[in-house]
Amino acid sequence: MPSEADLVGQFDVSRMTANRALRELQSAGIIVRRAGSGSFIAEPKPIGHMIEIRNIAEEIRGRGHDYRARVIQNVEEKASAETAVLLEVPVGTKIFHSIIVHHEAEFPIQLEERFVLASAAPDYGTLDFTQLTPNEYLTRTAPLERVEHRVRAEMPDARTRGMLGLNEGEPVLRMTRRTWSNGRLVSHAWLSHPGTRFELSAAFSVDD
Amino acid sequence: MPSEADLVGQFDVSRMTANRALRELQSAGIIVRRAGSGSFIAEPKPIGHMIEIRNIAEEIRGRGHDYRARVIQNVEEKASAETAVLLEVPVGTKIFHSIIVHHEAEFPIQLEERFVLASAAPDYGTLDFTQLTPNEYLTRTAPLERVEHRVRAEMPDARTRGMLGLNEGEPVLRMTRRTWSNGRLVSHAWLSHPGTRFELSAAFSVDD
DNA sequence: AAGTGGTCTAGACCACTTC
DNA sequence: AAGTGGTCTAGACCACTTC
Repeated sequence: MPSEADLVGQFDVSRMTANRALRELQSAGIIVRRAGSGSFIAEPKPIGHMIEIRNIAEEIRGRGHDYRARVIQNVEEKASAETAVLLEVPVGTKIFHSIIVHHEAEFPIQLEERFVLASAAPDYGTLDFTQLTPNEYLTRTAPLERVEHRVRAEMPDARTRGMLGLNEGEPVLRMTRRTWSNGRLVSHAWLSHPGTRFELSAAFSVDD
Repeated sequence: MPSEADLVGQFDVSRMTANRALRELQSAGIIVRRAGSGSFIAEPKPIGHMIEIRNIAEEIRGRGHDYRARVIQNVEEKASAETAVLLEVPVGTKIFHSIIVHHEAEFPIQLEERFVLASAAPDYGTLDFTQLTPNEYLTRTAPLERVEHRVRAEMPDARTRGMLGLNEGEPVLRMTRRTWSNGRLVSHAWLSHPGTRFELSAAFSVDD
């Protein structure tokens, strides 16, 4: 970033004004300032709370376990009557439809079925999701604007039970996760977890 | 609050310094400033997000439905080996143990089993929880400092299934909610919901 | 030695609120 | 008319980093 002195020269303002501008960018978490060194673009900030669960790969590795993804499919489709509703687009809109099973060590921990607006992420269909999660990719490609989560307990259907290696009668914690970018709903995902092997958690402090 | 000019006189600083101090209090949400009028202590801020689900009674009424609570028990106990672990206290510590079923219209929507540190809420045992939820009471009595949630999908035991009026094979969404006040863990609650009749939701925007 | 942010000062003009 | 916050200026001294 330009230094305070640079800004003074460039915009013909006093140093206090430049200082205040940079100080406010800092307090907004957009830049980092180091005395004696300079001002720099900040590392992207975590969005916080429940969203920390977004990157399943990092979460698993953070627990010291191997992470592995099995890509069941990643295809381009035209939105059907059902999927058009999910993404709030007209029937026939180009979308990607991926199904991935995420593993912690040898255990399936999340079944991810995701619908993505193709115009918002044109190369989604060509990606190798064993190397990077859809969420990581989307976070980079489409600046995250809004996220919505819904969570419920369900009995899995036979396909889900098979892919997650569940016993008969074992429930799943199913999260529906929708993300918006540039004013558009760009992704709708169902994330199903074995109820007994997975917990969502969130903690917050009142900081005043 | 003192005005900028007051602070200049009182602390022998320049106006810019007083201005910065008040501006920072404002951006921290502690005061509100009105040009031409003055600076004032801010209204307490909402804690936000997932915490909005805390008051089940208001949530149900907000949906236009009747709210009703059935108090199964509310007794004083000495912490057993099991409950002592939950509240992180020595065995034998005085605690309250309440069980309440919350209803939306005629349907049970939440089974709340709660353990409360008696020394933090001495009159908990005498309260009428058909009129006010434990959470409302605790929020008023013990200033909330930290909250932790964990959520999982489970198959209910027979007692839970009975109290929630569930069919065989129907899972529950069980939240474990712990709250801290004045540096102590004061409450441990299990909140069980019919998986098919209840969804947790949380949305957040990136606001920059 | 030159550059950086951290902090503070003493002054100014302004639109607005309050009485 | 007096008081309030909003904003800006031109200058200063400092500890620290960078080279």
